Amino acid sequence: MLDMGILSSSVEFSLRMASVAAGQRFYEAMRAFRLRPGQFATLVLIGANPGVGQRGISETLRIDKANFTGLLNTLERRNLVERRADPGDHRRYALYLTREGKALLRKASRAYDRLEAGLAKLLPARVRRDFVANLRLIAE
Amino acid sequence: MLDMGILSSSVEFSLRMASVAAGQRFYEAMRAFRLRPGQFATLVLIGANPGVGQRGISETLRIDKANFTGLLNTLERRNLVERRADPGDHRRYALYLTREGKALLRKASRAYDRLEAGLAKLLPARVRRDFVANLRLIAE
DNA sequence: TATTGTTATACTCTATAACTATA
DNA sequence: TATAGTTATAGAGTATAACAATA
Repeated sequence: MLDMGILSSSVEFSLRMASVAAGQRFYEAMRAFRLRPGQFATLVLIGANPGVGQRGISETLRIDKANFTGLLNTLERRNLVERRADPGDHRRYALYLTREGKALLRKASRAYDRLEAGLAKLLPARVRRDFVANLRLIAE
Repeated sequence: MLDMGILSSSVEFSLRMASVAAGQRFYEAMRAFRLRPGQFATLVLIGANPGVGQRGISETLRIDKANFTGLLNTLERRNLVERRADPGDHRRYALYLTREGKALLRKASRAYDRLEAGLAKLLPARVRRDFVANLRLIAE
């Protein structure tokens, strides 16, 4: 094993490594649904906020709006998401899950819950709740 | 604010968002040194383990060895790192920091310490130590 | 003027396979 | 046969700027 030097007690480095490890678990859990992290999060947010605009989601997920266009195109081509013209503001699209989108989200969410359970098992029981709260403090 | 649904209590999602936020702080702190996360971590590891091989570092950082070649080339072109032929094993390079590499690492490490202090300030004092330990449990 | 969303582009990161040379 | 490192390539993520349409 190498001497990790300054990295061994680093929040920034440990966050990055933990995020990579969790990301690998994500890809395994979601491979069956062909959903990447940003795509899954988008489905969750549209499902919980029907009619939301692209800006609302892209800012929440910190995805640049220019890059979010392509992400949504992919989901729309798969008939998971629908852009509807917003009658009250013609610059805006109101986003909705299609029936297939809802069905896929239901199944993917169950897989996601199992993924989360697997991650939680790595942590001492007494810190599980606070751990997420602390992560959110860093995420602003 | 949007309803985050299942994501609001998710370890995987919160890790990713926190890692993105910490990464942005990293880029600000390290812009002056033109070091990206993998490059800085590589300098730290070579500095703490002179003579280490590429495999040792790339596995520790979970960077594919194929991608690590280019990362090292960049550091070598900047005269920060030196590949020396290993007399005991001719397949292998032994890696060392150059004098410039050591000097840059010293300065960058101070900036990194400030970055870490800024992140630590976001966390309640009583959890700071355990927080990194918990991250390391997830990183395997 | 400001906002929503699109297009284009470039750069980085990651994943994979095939390769050389040495052990 | 296995290991250390290289080359080539493609996919995905991210950052920036310019743009059209609408408010």
